[in-house]
Amino acid sequence: MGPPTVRIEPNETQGAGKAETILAAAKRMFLEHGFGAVSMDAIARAAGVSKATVYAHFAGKEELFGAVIGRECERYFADFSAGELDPEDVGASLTTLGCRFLDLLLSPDAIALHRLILGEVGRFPALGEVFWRAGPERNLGQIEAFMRTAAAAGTLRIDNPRLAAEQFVGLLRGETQLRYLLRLDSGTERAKIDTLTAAAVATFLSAFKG
Amino acid sequence: MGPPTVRIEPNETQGAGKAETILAAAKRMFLEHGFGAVSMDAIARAAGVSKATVYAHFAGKEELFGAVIGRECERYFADFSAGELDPEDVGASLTTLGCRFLDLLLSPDAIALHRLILGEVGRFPALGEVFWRAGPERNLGQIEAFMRTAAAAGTLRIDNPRLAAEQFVGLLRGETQLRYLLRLDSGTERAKIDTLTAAAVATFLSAFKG
DNA sequence: GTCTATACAGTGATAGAC
DNA sequence: GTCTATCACTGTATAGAC
Repeated sequence: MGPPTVRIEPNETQGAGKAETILAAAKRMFLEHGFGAVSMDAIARAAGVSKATVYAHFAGKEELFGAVIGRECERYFADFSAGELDPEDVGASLTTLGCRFLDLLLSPDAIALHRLILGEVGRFPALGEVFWRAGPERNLGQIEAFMRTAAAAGTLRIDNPRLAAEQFVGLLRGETQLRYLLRLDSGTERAKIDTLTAAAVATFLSAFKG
Repeated sequence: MGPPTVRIEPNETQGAGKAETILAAAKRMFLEHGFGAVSMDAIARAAGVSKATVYAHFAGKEELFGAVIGRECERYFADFSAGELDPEDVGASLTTLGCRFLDLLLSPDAIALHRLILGEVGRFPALGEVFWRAGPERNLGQIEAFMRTAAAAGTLRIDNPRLAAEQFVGLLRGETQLRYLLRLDSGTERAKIDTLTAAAVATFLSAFKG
């Protein structure tokens, strides 16, 4: 009576549920303490399962780590939709893009993820490529696409849309992200994000307005 | 016959020499593999001394780590002298500042140091403050000072010198440093640095030229 | 698949001879 | 101060019962 090609596991709490629980616990631990400082024992305890169960689902600590990171990277820019941008109103569009970018970039999860990846990319070189493509590259592509349409519409004087996108991102970031990564600052209040974005947009428009 | 207040140790090869050797070995190991992945045993072996000797000079792994980082941070911007900048020729001055900044920022040592600090600042919060003051803050202050003099000379239209300095640094950095940190790019050839700097200077001047 | 119990390697740190 | 040898401890991984 069920669908012929797809089988629904009757007890998802026991099968995939455990793996899910382990992944969630591992994510929390890794993001909070880093790779080296977290033991498989601690992950098992945090997930409420035995150590042997963890090893039943993941071949080892490194594989578990990779699974967590890959997952987070995918989630990273999932909610970005470039629909509501207007090439005619570049100020509003850049402000929208900027606020969204900074809101994500400075979020506690993103900061923790950056710390984790940058700290471990020396030991796991593949991490860099995975993260770049899932996060920064995708974001840069969306901003570049807007630069291109604005240049075509004549509302911005841009020769190199890719470079312009990178410079806009640079203006937005400044040293702010570094201060967050170094734990010298925190918080994503709307007023702060708006101020940072406004300054970047003003300078960018002053340089590229047609 | 010697100076009355200062005593020179006769055998600096035995006393401070060993500590120096240990610090050098620890620096190399930490920068290459990170804090968690390096054991005191490995450091002792790399320095050519016994583990007990390491503990005779440094109370523990964390103290040794702190000593290495503090040392590198100090070395970081030691050679920066803001003497040869000319407020009348802002293009040349910004180019000089930009090249020097990128040359340091993208150097293998600086990249490795960034990875190390960002990866461990979660576990050693004091690291963030120490690094910020020794490196980025000092650099930012020098650039800000130039912005102020150029604004006073009327060669740049700048309201907020600090913000302008931070935006200039942001334009220089773009996503380049991130790609280096993620191991997607490397190398500090003069041509590359010059191109990156020229793009940043052009956009900055386009926005702030008086 | 899941658990308890355990083997094993490697870690940070120390004691005692020289 | 420096070394050799060793300590206690933790984390990885597996065996065997259920």
